[in-house]
Amino acid sequence: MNSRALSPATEQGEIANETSSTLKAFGVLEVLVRAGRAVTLSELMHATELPKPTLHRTLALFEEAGLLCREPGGRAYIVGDRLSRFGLDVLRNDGAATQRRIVLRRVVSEIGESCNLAVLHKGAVIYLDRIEAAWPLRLQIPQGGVAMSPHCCASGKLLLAHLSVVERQRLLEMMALERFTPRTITDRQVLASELDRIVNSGYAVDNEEYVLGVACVAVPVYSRHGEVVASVALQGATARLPLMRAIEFVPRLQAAAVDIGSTFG
Amino acid sequence: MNSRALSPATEQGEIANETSSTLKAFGVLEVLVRAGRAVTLSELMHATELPKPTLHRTLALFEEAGLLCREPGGRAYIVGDRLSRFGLDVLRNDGAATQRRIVLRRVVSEIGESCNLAVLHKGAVIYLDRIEAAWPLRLQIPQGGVAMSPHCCASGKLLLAHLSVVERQRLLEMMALERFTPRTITDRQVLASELDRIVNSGYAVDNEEYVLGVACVAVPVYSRHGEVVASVALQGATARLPLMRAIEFVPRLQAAAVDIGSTFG
DNA sequence: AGATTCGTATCGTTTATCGGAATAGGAGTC
DNA sequence: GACTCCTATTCCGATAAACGATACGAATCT
Repeated sequence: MNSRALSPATEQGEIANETSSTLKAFGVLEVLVRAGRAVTLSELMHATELPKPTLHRTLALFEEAGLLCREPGGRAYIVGDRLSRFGLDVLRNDGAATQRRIVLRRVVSEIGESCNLAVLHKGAVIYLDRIEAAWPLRLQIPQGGVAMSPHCCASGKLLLAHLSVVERQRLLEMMALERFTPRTITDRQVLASELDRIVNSGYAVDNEEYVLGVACVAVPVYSRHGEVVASVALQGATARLPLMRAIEFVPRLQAAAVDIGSTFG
Repeated sequence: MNSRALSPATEQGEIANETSSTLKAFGVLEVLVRAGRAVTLSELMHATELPKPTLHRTLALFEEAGLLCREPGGRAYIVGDRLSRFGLDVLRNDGAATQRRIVLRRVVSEIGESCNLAVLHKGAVIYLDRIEAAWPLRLQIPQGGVAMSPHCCASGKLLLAHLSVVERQRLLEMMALERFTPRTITDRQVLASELDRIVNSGYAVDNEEYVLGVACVAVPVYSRHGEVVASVALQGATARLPLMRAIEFVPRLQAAAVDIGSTFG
């Protein structure tokens, strides 16, 4: 076995004891997805305790459907395009999303500026939700699955900062640091130290790095297991809300982040 | 019906035509999750075109398993805790896919045309990932496990070209060389020599062989063991990017292919 | 109250699923 | 190269799970 063993979805033998083929298959997906890396047939055999042919059939089915695919050059299975999209849709639309929206809306009405909830998906910032303040001047931001580069917004930098060391390193090396304003960080060294600063201070800012006249402040959302899974950010026109005043709202954002964090697995 | 109608996961009747109960069930989940609100059984009936008892059984199964639950005070189904957690795990699972996507995205932003990453699976081209350039005129290509014939696209011909001699021969013989445009290669002899040319030159082109007005250039991605396991391709409207100019980007694509190759086991 | 729609239960039929066993494929060793 | 060991894939007959027409109950509308 390569590294650490996989853990089954629920308990030992749980998946194999399931009578429904559909639930067995779903259990396989759960194990695979929790692994966080490419997984071979025999690894899944140990984790699920399902017979070899059954697993093989199930995996072939999912591969055919585009839910899974094979690691090129290898035999191991990884998450496919369709499953990846499904995961995103779940997060956007589950019942908890309603609760999150309520929390967000409350913050917006208290602060009077737009807020958003974002995650990192395939190296890009995706907005799970977004509440606009009732101001005529608004920033139109790509919404609904449209990705945004992480290096130039508060949410993106915050989420980058809380990745594992290796993940962060890899992304930093490969990312294109496109310039949007004179203040956009386009130097990898500068960005790296900015990320360190973010981890220490507990929040990230965007000082007109994406659009001139717009500043943001972002704080982390922790899951129950203490991992950073999302970010809550406040964003406003500097004419109304200078960055310095926006930072004063950090405690309020953190309180909202706690509420939102409790809605994640 | 309450508000707007639901859209099925892929196309009309797609879910109902699926033979596997597992995939049918998954299709139901996809529809439900995309709805973004509580969904009733009869709404799902319309969206999925599945018989009522089948749906009822499927939903009851998922409810029992904790993947779905009922809207409090109503009968409509919403995402359950277990599915919600699953969605989060999918998002975290990114890993290698993230890096590949970043490399692709960077190329797209530099060149300004769409790029994709493809592999050959069971004699068909499967797109692992695909980044669209920000142009209004786009080619909508089947994604997520939907297969495409290799004889008429740059990625396909490139991957064919780098198969072992016997494999290539076998596929060439059994493949149907369907014609899509006047330029589609439909002659086995012509295709065979084209493949030889591709191996020698190190890249493949699609000169409007699948869609008129769209040209592609593809280069190989090598695994650590020196085998061609995938292809990176650039594809653009010839009105913007004539084939001759697209070929000038081959070195850039090759650089991206090296980066992507390093992410494969 | 009657009509209508929607959700749940029943049950004989069918067909996909199951998994042991045999086969093919690959990596490593000598 | 011949051998071994381990993993992935294919085969196939028995079985059980999925299927869906029909019927029934429950809720909502008029």
